[in-house]
Amino acid sequence: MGILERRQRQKEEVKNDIICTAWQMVKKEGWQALSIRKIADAIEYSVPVIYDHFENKDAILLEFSKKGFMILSAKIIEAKDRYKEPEEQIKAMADAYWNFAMDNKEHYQLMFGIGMPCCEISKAMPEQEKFRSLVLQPIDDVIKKSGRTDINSCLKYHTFWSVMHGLISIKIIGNSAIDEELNKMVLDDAIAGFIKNLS
Amino acid sequence: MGILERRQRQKEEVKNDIICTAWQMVKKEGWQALSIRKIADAIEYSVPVIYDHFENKDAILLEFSKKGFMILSAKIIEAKDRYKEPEEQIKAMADAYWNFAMDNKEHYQLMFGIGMPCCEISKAMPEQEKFRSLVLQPIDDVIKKSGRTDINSCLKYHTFWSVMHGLISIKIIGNSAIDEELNKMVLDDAIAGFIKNLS
DNA sequence: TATGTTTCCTAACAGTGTTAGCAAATATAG
DNA sequence: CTATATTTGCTAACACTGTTAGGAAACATA
Repeated sequence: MGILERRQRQKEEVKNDIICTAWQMVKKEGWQALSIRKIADAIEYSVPVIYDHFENKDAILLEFSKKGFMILSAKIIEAKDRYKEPEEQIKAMADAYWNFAMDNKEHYQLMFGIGMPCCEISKAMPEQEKFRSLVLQPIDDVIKKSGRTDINSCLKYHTFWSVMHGLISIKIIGNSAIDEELNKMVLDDAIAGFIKNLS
Repeated sequence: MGILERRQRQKEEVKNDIICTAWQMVKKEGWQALSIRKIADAIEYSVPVIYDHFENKDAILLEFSKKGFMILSAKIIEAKDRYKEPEEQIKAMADAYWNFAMDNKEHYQLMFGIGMPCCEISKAMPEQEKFRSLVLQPIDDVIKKSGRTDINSCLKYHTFWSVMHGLISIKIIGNSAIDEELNKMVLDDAIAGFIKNLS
């Protein structure tokens, strides 16, 4: 008798409804605006029904995080398969990663836990120009020293910052999922490579 | 008459008390656990008093964010001033940045809006090994191709990811404080440099 | 001593995640 | 077809959250 199966189907329909509604909210107002009650209102069920499908609110957000990684994986595979030479593959994968992040900002934020209510970086960073020039100057020096004119120091400043921030935030988020020692080695390697590429 | 000045002093003492208490909470339980009521309880004042000193909760967190940037600036200047050669300066600045982040995780999280309740990256990333090997393989290929044996592909995998994530998250957080075009150029530059350093 | 200010609290508003307990609808067994 | 058991989905509450209106008490000034 297919009664149980129909019930199962209906139940999953509700779950799907929850996910869709929640996703619309996240897309429209950001992950901070997601609320169980608002979801319940939208799907026209009472609040506790949500908890029949998800253990808690975080579980819903985790769902999106997971989906994000799946989409990203797919995009990267797709990009890689378009090329044969590994150099091209790396470049294509990087582009795919970038495009994924730009096209799926909400996913990306959930995946990597980015974006607090308070902090727009520009508001928090005092004397932005001073900070910038501080880091920029030695970069500029190395470039000048090498006599090269095709290297943009402004570009390199951002590269520097990105490498630093990327490694650190992945370490902080990942909560030592990755070897402690390795992280410092990655930094040293990245900075060494960075300096090398300046001349 | 120093009455007004004493009052001013006392008022700033309370403000200082708020900051100190709030900071202890952030350090002990993370920025998500900070609550106006808990601060009020701790400083033995009623809730609205907090709002005589800060416009809202975010303003308190912003305070820490700002302080974080000040500490970071100081550390970077200090590191830079220890060396004369720009290459050494860059290396020292990178180390200082890294150490700052490790020693001040709470500050760093506030500064760059990292760390949501839900997402520990390891829980969200499905089939971690598959994802890893996907990116690792072309990196390995380039290294093999070059015939070099002194390059650790595992290291390079993390470097790749860091560069990607760093650039993207700064762009997302910074909310286009930085030129739109520039970001893609930085990525291209960083990836080109990355590939170059593999052989 | 009376007036005006500042300080500070109570209490509320409007929301949040989460759960206990109960009523109604449904499916199964006699 | 009725009686029992199960699932389903609700109301209402608990314990929080940020934020603010309004009033009472403490204070300094005239």
